[in-house]
Amino acid sequence: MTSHTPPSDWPTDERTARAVQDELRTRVVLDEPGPAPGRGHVTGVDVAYDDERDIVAAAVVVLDGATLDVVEQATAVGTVAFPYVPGLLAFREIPTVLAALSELNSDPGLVVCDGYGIAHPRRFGLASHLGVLTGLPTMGVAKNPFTFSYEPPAAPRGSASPLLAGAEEVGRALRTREDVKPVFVSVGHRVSLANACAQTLGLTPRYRLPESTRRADALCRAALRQAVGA
DNA sequence: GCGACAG
DNA sequence: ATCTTGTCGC
Repeated sequence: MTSHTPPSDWPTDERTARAVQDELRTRVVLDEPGPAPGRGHVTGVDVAYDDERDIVAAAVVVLDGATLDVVEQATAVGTVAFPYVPGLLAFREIPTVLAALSELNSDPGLVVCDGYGIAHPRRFGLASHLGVLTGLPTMGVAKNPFTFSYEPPAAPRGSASPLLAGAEEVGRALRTREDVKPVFVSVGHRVSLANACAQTLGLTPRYRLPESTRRADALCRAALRQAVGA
């Protein structure tokens, strides 16, 4: 695992963070289908916090897209760079995620984030932000509808319904397990919504959440425990 | 102005 | 996100 400190020019106030979003949001690429499901690599990303000590641990886990076996993984710990502000989550998580990604020797392939892509108040959530900064295809799979609305998808696995911001479809509520609460999929960067949903189904042969995020979640928690001592 | 709000 | 025991189910 590696340690790092946020870049000296990283935003520390909301005003600056919003200005950075406005500059980067124009670089999101939405006209590429992205990597096909079941092939290449898929990389899960997640972070865990210790608010007491202001510590954040990030984990990236590269999976074989066909077998879902772990190909490589890395972690990084650092100091929290930004407070939690809905709409500005990326500023809190990305520095440590980038540090972990830089430790990888493998091609990350498609990056799957725990949160949103363009389904965001300003259409520039965590996944899109990470995609623009790295150039990698990214998507988001969130556990909650955030500020958006949706009609419950039909009961069978694979059923979906639009995730709406007014009349605009910003993502999709996708049922990954029969009769279980759907996950909320959105495009991050260089991936289509249809492909993002197909990828999500390929990553959920057994549980509601993608294997990539389950793996990353377990790893960042372990890294945090080790960093703090427990 | 007030409340809601990914992780 | 995080604080947390037992418990129902595959």
